[in-house]
Amino acid sequence: MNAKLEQYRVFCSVAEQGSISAAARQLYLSQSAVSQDIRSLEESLGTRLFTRMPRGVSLTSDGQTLYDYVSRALGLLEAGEKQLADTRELMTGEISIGANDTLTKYYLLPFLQRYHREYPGVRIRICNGTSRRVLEMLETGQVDLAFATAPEEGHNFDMQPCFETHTAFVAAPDYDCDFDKAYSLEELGRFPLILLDRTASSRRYLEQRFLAAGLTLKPEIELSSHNLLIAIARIGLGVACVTEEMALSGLQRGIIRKLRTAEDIPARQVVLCALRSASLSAAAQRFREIVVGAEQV
Amino acid sequence: MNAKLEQYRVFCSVAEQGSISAAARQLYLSQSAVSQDIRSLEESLGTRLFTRMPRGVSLTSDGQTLYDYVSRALGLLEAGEKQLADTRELMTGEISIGANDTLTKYYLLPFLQRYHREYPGVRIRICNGTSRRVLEMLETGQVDLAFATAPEEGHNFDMQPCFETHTAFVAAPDYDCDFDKAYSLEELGRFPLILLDRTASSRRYLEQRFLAAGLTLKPEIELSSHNLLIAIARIGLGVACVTEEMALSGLQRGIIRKLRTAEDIPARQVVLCALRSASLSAAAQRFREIVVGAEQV
DNA sequence: TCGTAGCCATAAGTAAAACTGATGGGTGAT
DNA sequence: ATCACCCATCAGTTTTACTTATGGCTACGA
Repeated sequence: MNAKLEQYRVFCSVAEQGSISAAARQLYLSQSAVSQDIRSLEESLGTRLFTRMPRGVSLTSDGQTLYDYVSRALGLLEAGEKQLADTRELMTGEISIGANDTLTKYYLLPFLQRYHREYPGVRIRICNGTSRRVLEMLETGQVDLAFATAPEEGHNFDMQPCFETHTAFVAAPDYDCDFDKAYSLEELGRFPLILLDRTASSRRYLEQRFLAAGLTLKPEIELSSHNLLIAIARIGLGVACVTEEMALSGLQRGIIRKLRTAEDIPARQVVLCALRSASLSAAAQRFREIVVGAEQV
Repeated sequence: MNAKLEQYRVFCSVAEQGSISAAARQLYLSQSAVSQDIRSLEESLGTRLFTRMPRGVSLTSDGQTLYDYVSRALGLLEAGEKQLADTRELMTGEISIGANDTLTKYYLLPFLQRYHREYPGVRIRICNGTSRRVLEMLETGQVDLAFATAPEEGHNFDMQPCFETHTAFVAAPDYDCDFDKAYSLEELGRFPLILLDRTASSRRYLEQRFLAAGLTLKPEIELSSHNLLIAIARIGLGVACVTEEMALSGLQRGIIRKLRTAEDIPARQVVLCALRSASLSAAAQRFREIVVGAEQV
């Protein structure tokens, strides 16, 4: 019982060829080796598997029984190996990416499109959530990659800078303010502010900046979507604090306008995080290459 | 690609144990060996199968994919080995026996009954046919064992003598003949003879005997079943040539009576034939043992 | 009829693994 | 901090798988 698995491969070949010599040629082994393998297999199974004929060998009924099992088993193993190969060559597989809605829409979309066009066999799963939530998902293995604004405390993530985001204050072009004046943070704080809610990392970042300047932040309106910030600012309800890169289209079309700021608000890094580069799936690795490659051009 | 099959067994154990050390203990190998096996497997498949954790290892998604295949494959192999073991222990399997109707009824039946009682898991197939036909079936592998009257030309069968059959001439007790007289073949030939048809080996044997004595055989009635020989003789239609052993019950009950013969008609051997003893299935071997053992007592 | 060519089995020697034992690094638990 | 447990690595040895060579056998063709 419990034969050497390696011998099953030989067994199958012999059964299919109907000849020990032929199997040996197919396996690039000596006839002797195959003969010994079969004998050893027969001994360990305690039964004759082939009847030796002058013109080759043929399966006994025990051999036939065994072959029915073994050929299926080897088929399964081959299929498994093939699937791994396909996965490695991105013919199949899956990649799950965590990012917040805004990043997905304004930054990730073209990459997703391009990736899908190049590797249509790979299923893409997007998990939306705040930066914090997305990093949690990365830690628990729910996503392969996560886009987030760089966390201060150096998590043991593998981080790859992608691009910078700039904080900007915008208002409707006819809003009652001086677009030529450089406002201080304190002055900005006096406007009716339209902000993202407290779960958003950009909101928390802003509060940090204000706190550092000895100010507190009292928003007029709190929203959960970056889209809405602009929509509300546009109809003149106040000054919205947005991520400039993601408001570009609104700014260019002139539906909102940027206020100048006296203090420089440092840019924030958006990074692509992985748990560990080494254990990334081929699909995830390739995705990261595409994103990073695009940034470095 | 095409990893060493042996390593799959190790892989499975590690996957199930979630630990290289634990797998090593289970497989009675050193931790080092298992570690190397896994590494080698990973290399030959070109992918990471486990993520190494401080408290053991866990499958990567590739590893999980592979495991799904491998565990099923190993299960199949195990099932195959188990079936062979069962067959060897006669828990399952099949045996096919060739014999003519008469032999089956008068000789084989008790063996079949006993065999089936001892090994109810083994299916028994009986193929009826003349001795000649049955030996053909043996040659082409349609039956494992065949009962036949010993063929003159030494086929390359493996033959085991079972018992002797004696040719006897019988008639109804009130038939118009002298039961005390020893008839010569020639005299017997003048009776209206009731014989089996020409395909039966006992008929051919009888013709040989007559031919050897320079006589020809002209049967009054030809039948295809030994049963009918007696039935017809019993109602006084003539003298039937039967196999004595198979007419015993009729003789003992006195419904037919045996004529004495002047010449001795040599007994004929019934033999149990196999293609080759070596390649007999366990089920067939056991059956032969039972039959031969019973004869030798 | 007799080689002859093909098949398989066996033996002995060699090349190639598989495996061990020791060692070191790393991470949680006590 | 120390210990206990895990995995990786290295070097050395045992084990095995494999090869070459040989012999027996059977069927086939000259």
